[in-house]
Amino acid sequence: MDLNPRKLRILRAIVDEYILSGAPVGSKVLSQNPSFKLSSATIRNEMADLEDLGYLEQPHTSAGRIPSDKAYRLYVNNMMQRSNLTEDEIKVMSAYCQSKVKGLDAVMRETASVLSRITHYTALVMMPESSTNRLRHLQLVPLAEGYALVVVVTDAGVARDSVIRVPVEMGADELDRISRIISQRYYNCRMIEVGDRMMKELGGELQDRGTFLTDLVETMETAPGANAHRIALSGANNMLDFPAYSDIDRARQLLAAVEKKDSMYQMLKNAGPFEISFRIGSELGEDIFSDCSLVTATYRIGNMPVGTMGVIGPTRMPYGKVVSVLDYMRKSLGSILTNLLEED
Amino acid sequence: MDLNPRKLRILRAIVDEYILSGAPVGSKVLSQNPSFKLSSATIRNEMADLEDLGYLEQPHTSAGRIPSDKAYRLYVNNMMQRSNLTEDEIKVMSAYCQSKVKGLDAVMRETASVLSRITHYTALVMMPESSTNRLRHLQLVPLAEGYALVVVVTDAGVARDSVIRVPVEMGADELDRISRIISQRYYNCRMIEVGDRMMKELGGELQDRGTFLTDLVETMETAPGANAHRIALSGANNMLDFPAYSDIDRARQLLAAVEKKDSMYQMLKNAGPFEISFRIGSELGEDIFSDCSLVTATYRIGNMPVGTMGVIGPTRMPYGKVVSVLDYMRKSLGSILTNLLEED
DNA sequence: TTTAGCACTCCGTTCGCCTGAGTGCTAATC
DNA sequence: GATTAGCACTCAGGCGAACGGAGTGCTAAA
Repeated sequence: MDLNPRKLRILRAIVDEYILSGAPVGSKVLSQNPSFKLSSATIRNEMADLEDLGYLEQPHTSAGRIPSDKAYRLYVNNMMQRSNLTEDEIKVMSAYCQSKVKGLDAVMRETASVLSRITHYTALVMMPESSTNRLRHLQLVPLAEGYALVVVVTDAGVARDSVIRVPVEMGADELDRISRIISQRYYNCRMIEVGDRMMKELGGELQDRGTFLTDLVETMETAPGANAHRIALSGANNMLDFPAYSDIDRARQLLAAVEKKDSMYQMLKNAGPFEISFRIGSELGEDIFSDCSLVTATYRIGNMPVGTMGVIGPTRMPYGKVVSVLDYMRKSLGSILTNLLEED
Repeated sequence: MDLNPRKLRILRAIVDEYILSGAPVGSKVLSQNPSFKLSSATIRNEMADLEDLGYLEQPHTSAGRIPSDKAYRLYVNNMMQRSNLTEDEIKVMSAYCQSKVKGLDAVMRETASVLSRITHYTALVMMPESSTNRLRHLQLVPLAEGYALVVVVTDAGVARDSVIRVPVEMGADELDRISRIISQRYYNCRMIEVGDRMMKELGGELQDRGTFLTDLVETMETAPGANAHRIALSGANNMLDFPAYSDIDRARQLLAAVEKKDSMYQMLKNAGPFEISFRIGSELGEDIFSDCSLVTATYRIGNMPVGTMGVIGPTRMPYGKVVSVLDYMRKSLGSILTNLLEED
């Protein structure tokens, strides 16, 4: 980068100030900051340079400057420092950690809720999923004639159910027998392998059962992590707080986008396996989110990254604080899950 | 009621017109309607009367009239007629009916989604729950040492899971054994009775297991219908479409209210067991919904009402159409569930 | 290289004006 | 007695002019 230290300092001050105030930053306020011993005119010159270099933008001629996505990128990479959490925040988060364990679903929802309450943004938490998920139990429960409920339990600690057709002549006893066989034979096998093995090893025995085996395997595989593609979402309404979406029309589009959990899932997924990662404005690749940033954190069970949580807010969010919160939460969630689910 | 037939006709015309246009209705447009052979002056007099009686309101002196909640109530009780569904709507809804069966969760989500897409309002669908739900299967799956996942399957066709502590010395075998005993002994028992019976009948056998039995029973009971208090929600962003919420601040409050699924659940629940029921504006008892109406429909499994679905929109929604859609959907959902889950 | 000074730009707000829709009332008509 | 035509009055919403303020770029001096 061709930014001299003074330019860097000024850019950083602008980003900090803009995040704080939300209003375009003028040369005057910066020159009043005692840490700069420069006149506003000098700063104006530097700001003009920074604009030429693509770090700043001007909403209109007689306004101050606002940081560009490029500036935010530089900021989060090199300049940002984590901010300390307030006592209140820590209180909320540690209360959450100690709350009594209820099923995984509830933990995820609660995590999202805490995240959105503390940051005042929209929080997303992906269900844990991992290609190393292992089968704990499979149960086929007969429903109406010709139908059965498939319940799959993995070591990620949650049951996932769906309905499949079964041959009419298969009674409760046989379904139960099959359940027991599969549960025992494939206990602790990785989910990604179970399907293949079942096709090979049980194909003969069940060959006169029509598509039953195929259907069953497909059902099990479409839920590879037993939780595929499921996310908890909280605080969508916080989106309306920030002025970029005071335009009702945009607000609608945004909410509609957020409601599509599939695409939200993809956004989380795209963040990759980094502990903390940022996607800023245009980097998100969705027009409607061009004024938003997504900060994500990966949580682990034991040492294995199994899921991602994230916060979507305006590009001008206080990254330092958001990072601190996410880091705290990803560790908390990790240890909750690890204690609960680790291989025993 | 002290409304003569002419007043009724006028009131009805006003409601119809206002629902259609969204703008306060003046005497002139009504007098132009050829079905009234009255001058605008006459109609004005009648409108003044209707206002005195509380059926109409005037946003300001020189505006037309809009219907009050009282008028809408009269309208839905006595005047409204169901409107026919368009071909497109029927196409969407019947496609939904024939879609391949996936777990109950998916069916509920899809129902809500179809409802909100067709009505362009916010749709709520309560999971089926019934005090007559019967146990199909119980499975305790060991997790980390001292923890187990409780999976309960009822005839409502869905598994519900949560985690409980178990005595450390109970191994996988014993958990499995207990699962089998409970599943067999209480197969097809009503969920509301299972807890009591377990306490009585298994108390002795498990008395040296600490709070295990109590915990287990509690877990099973907090999910009486296996789906207690769960709802699917779709189209919340549609709320932003109507002008009453073009004020961003109100929009936020509204969305926050909608996000609280508990209170949404209560609103559905409060609707009672009627096939179709209306709650208009102030009748909803929540300030933030004072410009909204909730139309609900109860769906059945077999002959038993097990859940409610509803649509929230502005008080000036086209009730006739919404009712037709809800009626269609409640029957569709009912038959989907009945086919799938009926006692065999 | 930095700074002071100045003319200029442009946004957002405020204010007054005007228009159009709709009313209530009165007096005439059926 | 019910209905209607006519008229004066009211008020919300839209439009444009005027204005103040914040901030800039440029020039010339330090």
